[in-house]
Amino acid sequence: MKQQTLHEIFGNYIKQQSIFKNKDVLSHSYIPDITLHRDNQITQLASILSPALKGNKISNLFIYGKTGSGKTLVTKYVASELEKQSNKIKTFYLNCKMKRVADTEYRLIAELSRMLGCSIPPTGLPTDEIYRKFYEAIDLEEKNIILILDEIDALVKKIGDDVIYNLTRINQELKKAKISFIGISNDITFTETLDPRVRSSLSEEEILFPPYNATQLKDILTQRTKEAFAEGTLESTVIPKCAALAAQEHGDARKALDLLRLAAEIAEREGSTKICLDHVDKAEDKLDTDKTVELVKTQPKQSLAVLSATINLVERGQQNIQTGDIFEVYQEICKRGGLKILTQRRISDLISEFDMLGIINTRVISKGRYGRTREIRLPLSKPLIEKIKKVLAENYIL
DNA sequence: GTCAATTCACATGAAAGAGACCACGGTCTAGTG
DNA sequence: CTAGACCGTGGTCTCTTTCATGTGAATTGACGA
Repeated sequence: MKQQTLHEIFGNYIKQQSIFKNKDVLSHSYIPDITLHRDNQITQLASILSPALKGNKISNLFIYGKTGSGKTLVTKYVASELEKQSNKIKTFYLNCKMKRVADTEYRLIAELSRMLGCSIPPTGLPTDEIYRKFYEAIDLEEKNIILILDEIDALVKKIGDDVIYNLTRINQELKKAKISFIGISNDITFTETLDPRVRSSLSEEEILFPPYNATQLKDILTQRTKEAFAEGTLESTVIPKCAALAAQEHGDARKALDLLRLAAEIAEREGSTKICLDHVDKAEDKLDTDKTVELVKTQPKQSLAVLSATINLVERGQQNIQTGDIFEVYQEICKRGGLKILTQRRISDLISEFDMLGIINTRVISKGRYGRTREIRLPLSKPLIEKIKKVLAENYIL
């Protein structure tokens, strides 16, 4: 019986004509031939990088703009075109936000060295040894190396700006090669937090990527849908809707593409041959939920206990939840679950981590005579909370 | 009524410890010719 | 003689604790009008 239905599902799937013509076009990593509405930035970037073609060192460059504004796309594109022009130019791209790649100074340098082709053990060597190997690897040939550090703000937040300072000074030690940096950040205020020395050497040039507006997003989506979908699968209102939703969120092209892809997937799963508004709504819902649930799943037990305490308090209907309240409930949860109880200091950090992840909202408030604390709110919808509770239950914390 | 001092309940920072992981070099051991 | 197992040393990484310092407005209490 069960096998019968499975058979049907697979059978139907094969029979069904796919909505997608080429799904990859909608993925983040896809680089289209023509990047729309970024001519200005491409020209700027190209003119800053072009001295490399004559073997000169280019200025270090700092690029900023919100997520999904095309920074990475444009930079990668221009870099690869540049590389094609001259074999003396090598560009490397590193996303600093990737876990286990740039968590520490050691790992960052080790990863960079690996890109340059030397093999570095994941741990066990002194850091200055790694630096030495890194220098050697760079200076092997007479090359102009351009290092693109994406999400550089995450890097600095984790390990401080010393590394950047060290990196920008490498050139003085190099005999043959030259190295330049392109830092990409979506935090516009980021450079202000840097050490002035680092700031001046890192951002000799700057390029700003403004967010896309709804019309521009529409163009981008239209461009991609031509390749991604078979003709006539889109209802005419779908693209404007996706564009509008993404434009609300600081013009995030990535989100627009995600929405469209997910809407199409949902439509396909429902057996529909057309993508309509309803699918977009569902996609938006799912996009938010999935992101949060996945995030929660990756959290360690202690953090889950803290989250559980928060949900517990919210469901009891308590107003103005404070760090102290959470700590009390958390202790109970630990006792029941046989978990080690961490100090309030640590819990305070865990709470602010959740805040950064956007799972909870916190605000530091001073209540005068009655102290200073964080006021914590849970901005999640009921169904989402239920899903999170399921995750907690799976981890035996509830 | 005004104004400075006090006070609370944490926030935030810095340093340091514990326990995990890993590389490396030296030593030991068993197997081979 | 040699390959592989094993061990000690020295390094990093992550999570955590401990200790110290900071913070901002409600409250308090002294003071003067």
